[in-house]
Amino acid sequence: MGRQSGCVKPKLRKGLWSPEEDEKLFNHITRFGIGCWSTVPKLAGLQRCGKSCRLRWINYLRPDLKRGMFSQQEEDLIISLHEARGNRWAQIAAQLPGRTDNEIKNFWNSCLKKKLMKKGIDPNTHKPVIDKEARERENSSMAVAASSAAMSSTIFYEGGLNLTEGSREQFENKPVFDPLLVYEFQGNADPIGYNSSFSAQYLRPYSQSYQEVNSHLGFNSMPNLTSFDHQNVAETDFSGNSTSQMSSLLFSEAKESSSNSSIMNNMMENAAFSWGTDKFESVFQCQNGIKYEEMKPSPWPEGQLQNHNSEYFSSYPLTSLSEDLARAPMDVFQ
DNA sequence: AACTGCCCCAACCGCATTGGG
DNA sequence: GCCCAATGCGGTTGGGGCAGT
Repeated sequence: MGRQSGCVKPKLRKGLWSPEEDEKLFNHITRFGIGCWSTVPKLAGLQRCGKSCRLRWINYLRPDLKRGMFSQQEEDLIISLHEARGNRWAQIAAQLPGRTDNEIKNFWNSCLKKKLMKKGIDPNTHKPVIDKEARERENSSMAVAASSAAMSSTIFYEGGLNLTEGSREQFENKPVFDPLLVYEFQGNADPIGYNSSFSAQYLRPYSQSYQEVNSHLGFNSMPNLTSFDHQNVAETDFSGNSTSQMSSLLFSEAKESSSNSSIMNNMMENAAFSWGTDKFESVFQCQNGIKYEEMKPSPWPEGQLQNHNSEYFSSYPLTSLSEDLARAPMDVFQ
């Protein structure tokens, strides 16, 4: 077997995270930023492994996460990206701001696969199932032919005779079914036709994000993961910037900011989080009380993207690879 | 009400990759 | 080049919720 998981040490907690643990982790990250995950549990006073902390932050605590159901546009984008890239969930997630690879993976496995199958599309090949069935029919008829030919040959050989020309041809010339060859990887530069997928509005505005986090991470009870802003997402205007432009802009700025962790540190300085509705805002403020987005000119048209917090959180060195991949043209993956 | 089966999804596990010494 | 720890990623699991009986 491979290397032991980072979570095998005795006395480490596993399973669902308690509100107290979330609070500790969130406080720690907002105060000190993301450094070495392996040291986070100790410094934050958690009985968890660093790996578990990292996952919790990425998949749940990050303030830039977009919760709630997937919009139709997101669905379509996921399907198209999956067709082009397969189960590269991290790469797919890089094209969907605010969504995690885990979330997309779960959504794919629980919903999209079934939807595609209902439509008669093979979720693995993204081709109509009818083709597959036809191939299977052909394959089975080939198998019958092959076995009958084999039987014939046995009989012939037992009788000391050669195969007849016809039966030999049938036996030898039938294509051998190879599922690996049947699978055709169907990428192209813009396989989706989604070059007009996202607008900057796709990201939640600051105020909404703030309210949601406040109301859902109050930690009197565990946060509600399913009742976030589906409506907002569904009503999003997708007619704006192209996906690639959007991603490029987002992630180039992300990289900029991630290369300068002092930005995050500034933002987070003195931002201890009490999990009360009145204190959470401190996370998004500098020590002088000015919201971060007020300090940095926005590259976006006014009102389109107010939530710099999200960007800076997401830019926070989480997945540099994803960032690079997000900037790369689609055909890199083919 | 109690039981069962199914579905969803948060979290874990194992492996690959990366980077520092 | 090798070793090892940290990190990232994709597959899998298991528990909670819910519908059906």
